[in-house]
Amino acid sequence: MASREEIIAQKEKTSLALTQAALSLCAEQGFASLSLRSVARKAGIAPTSFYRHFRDIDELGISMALDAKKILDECLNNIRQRIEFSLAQKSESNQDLHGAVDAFVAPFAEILMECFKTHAHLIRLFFQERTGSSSALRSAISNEMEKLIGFLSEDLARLSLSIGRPIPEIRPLAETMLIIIMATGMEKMLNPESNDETSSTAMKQKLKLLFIGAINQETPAPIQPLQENPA
Amino acid sequence: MASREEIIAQKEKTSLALTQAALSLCAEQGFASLSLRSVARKAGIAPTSFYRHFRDIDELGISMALDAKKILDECLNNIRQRIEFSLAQKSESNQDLHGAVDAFVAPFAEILMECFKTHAHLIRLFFQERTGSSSALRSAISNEMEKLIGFLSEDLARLSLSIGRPIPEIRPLAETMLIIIMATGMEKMLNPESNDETSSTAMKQKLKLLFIGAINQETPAPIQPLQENPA
DNA sequence: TGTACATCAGTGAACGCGCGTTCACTGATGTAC
DNA sequence: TGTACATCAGTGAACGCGCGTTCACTGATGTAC
Repeated sequence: MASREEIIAQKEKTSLALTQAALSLCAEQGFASLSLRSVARKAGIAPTSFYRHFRDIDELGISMALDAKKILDECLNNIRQRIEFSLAQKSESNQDLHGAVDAFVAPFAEILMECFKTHAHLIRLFFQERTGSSSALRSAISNEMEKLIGFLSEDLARLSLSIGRPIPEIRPLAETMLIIIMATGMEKMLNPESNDETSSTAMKQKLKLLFIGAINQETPAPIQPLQENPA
Repeated sequence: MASREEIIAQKEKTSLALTQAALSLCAEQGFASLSLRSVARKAGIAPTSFYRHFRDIDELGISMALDAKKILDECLNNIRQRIEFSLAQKSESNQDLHGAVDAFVAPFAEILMECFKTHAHLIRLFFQERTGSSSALRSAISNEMEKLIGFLSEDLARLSLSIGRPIPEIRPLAETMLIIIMATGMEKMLNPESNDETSSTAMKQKLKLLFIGAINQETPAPIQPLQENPA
């Protein structure tokens, strides 16, 4: 019955079952508490069969991290498309900086929060284990994270062009952006019942704060003292 | 020989040994991988004696989180003192905003990075398990974190007074500040061999970016287009 | 076409190990009378 | 002062359990000749 190709497809299917089992267990008890046996049990295969797919739990973890990275990449590509569309529209009708920053920030917040909701377990794993206890997993994630920062840096360079202003120190800006994205995302994933709109707005607000700072960094407005002592 | 008081002191000493054993094991393998037996072994007591001090590993974890919080509190108090000193000095000699922000940001970066170095294990536990898998530990840490945000908010209100400018939305600003502090700290703790100066500078840079944004949020400078197409 | 062999996902028995927890105990101290 | 009892940190034996890993095996498929 089963042809060679069907066998390969079956193996792929079992690998996927393992990954998904691991993911759902991760969500309950954390990656560090995963056991090979529990994952195999949940995937419906014998513990010994695990070894046909992964050398050990760490290798499975790395595979999941790469899955997460792929999803984030897609997400960032969608964002990039929408930003270009938004900025093109804005530049005709609206010249002010706030408008441009909003047009830049909104797609990030909205698309990412949606993505975090859809792939909560996977993304949480990716963010959490970035500083987790498995050094193999940590370095795999760091590696991918570095690429994300590069991607964001490109976006920022385009923003700079689009608003016709230099943005100095793009790299630390991209890093901080990612930090905010991660933190807001984790918050939301830990409280899934919290309001989606609120989370998204919070992310926008924080990112905006940051961008206004980045843009104004070189040309601070002078101090205009208010009343410090109304006396 | 041993009086009642000496016995109590001895118990205290054993509890401390347990805490420190747990801490050093955490650093190697993460909180989730701690076992009661391994902690007791490292502390030099019988596994069964563990129960004389903590109900279970989670309770020990919470105790460590509170220790970490105490250290962070002390740290923030030191920072507050130094900021007041710095701002008082600056306001006489230097009126520009950048100077004020620097005077605000520098104590944070310098004192905190020093603290992260001295209490790396404890602080890392605090930050890592904030989003970790033990919900008891998570909520204990969230609770303390909320207090930290309150403390930072006070500092920001004072900064606002001191520079004679309103800072709108202090709360998200404080949150983002904490996010940056945590992320930079974790980075440093994961790479202890990295340059101290560099880490501290990176934190300053990012915080500054953020504050400039917060201060300029209401009064954006107008766009001054550069050449977008040199053609 | 038939035969012998290779490949490989999945299996079940078995191993030794570290785990959390229970239990009854020790031995030092404090307290009541 | 002596006696009986309570408290309590720490102990060692014992329990049942889930773990990771090994091993030899099955049975389906593909390949060489």
